[in-house]
Amino acid sequence: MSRWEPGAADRLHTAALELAAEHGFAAITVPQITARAGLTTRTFFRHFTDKREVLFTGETVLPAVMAEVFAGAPPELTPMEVITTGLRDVVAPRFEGRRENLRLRRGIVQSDEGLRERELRKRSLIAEAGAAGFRDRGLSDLEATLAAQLAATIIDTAVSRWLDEDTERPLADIVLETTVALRSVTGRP
Amino acid sequence: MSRWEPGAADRLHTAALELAAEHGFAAITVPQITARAGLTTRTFFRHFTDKREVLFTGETVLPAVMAEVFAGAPPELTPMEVITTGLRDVVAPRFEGRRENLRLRRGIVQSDEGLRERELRKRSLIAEAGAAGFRDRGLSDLEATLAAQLAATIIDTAVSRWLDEDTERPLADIVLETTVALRSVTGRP
DNA sequence: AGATCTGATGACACGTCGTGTCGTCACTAT
DNA sequence: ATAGTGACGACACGACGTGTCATCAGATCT
Repeated sequence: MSRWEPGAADRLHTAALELAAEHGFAAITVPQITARAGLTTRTFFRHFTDKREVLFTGETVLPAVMAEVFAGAPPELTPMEVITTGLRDVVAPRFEGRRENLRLRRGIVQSDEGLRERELRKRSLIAEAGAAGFRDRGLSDLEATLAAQLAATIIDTAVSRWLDEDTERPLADIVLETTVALRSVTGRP
Repeated sequence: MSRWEPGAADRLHTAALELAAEHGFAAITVPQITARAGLTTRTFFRHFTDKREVLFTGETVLPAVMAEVFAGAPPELTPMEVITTGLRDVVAPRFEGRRENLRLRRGIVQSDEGLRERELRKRSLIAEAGAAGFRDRGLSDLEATLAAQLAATIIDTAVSRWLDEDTERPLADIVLETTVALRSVTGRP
């Protein structure tokens, strides 16, 4: 038998989520989190560089998702087609069925300035990875940057509205609605 | 004569900029900054909520700039026209002549993770203010959000490229070039 | 002119964050 | 068996950020 219970990072993540939901992220301390997880403060900072980081563990799948988006996009697709099909076929399915969990997490993130900022960095990471993918498809630096920013804007906006709605409308529908609204803003094609 | 030298916030800003340029933002401490400015640590946190905030004092003009953009936009303009004319006539002129200062500041910001994150929040504030302006012009919530995100993307991208270039090309030119590239990504109008 | 108010600053204490360093001990490989 | 390896505990410590009270120049009031 092992000296310690396994899954230390997971336990810290769960403990932090529960405590933050109850008391607010700013009000809880790292020692509180580690106490609930049965660990010490020092161990927390071995798993996470930062108090906030414990709520952003899901980011590890980001590169894989991004790779899947570009792997599934035939070379003849336009950038906007890559975005729309990628969000519909690869990204949106990963959100389905997790609405309540995501809502809880969003509530915590939105209630804390530091966490909101960290969430913006996540958006930035997505855009950076997307820009790299578009450059690999032959787009210029400028176009790749803009395409990736568009994609980040669409998915962010769509997910936000999806979580706001009371209906069970699929995220893919809202993504489509968002791209339509975007076209009406940029001008008729 | 007064008990203290005036312009405490300005002195702190200057001191922080100089020290950060020389040693890196992470390596300097608040006591170091306040010592150079002839103040105490406690006073620093009376002027700035956060160590990083001392490098973001220029944000106070943001609401005024945003108001000017929308005040100068006739109601018949499309959202994209509001963005292009606003950036060209109101925003870009505010950057001209400050290239070297902005480059220095950008070097500091880009070299520190915390400052990069704070810079993302600035972008978010711009987008939020822009969305409010577009809503006031009668756009739907969704369209207003997307239009503002577009504007933030364009100005961010354009300024970044403007600072990268060796030529003295005016920012307004690069803004135009960016909007053209954006159209080539979204599809022909 | 003298008393009073105001507001920026100094001085001090303190809790939390995040890191450096070293020791401990189950597990693994040779 | 013996020697790693790697995750965790224990401890110290510097830096960040806040609460609280005292101080004192300048403005306001009487």
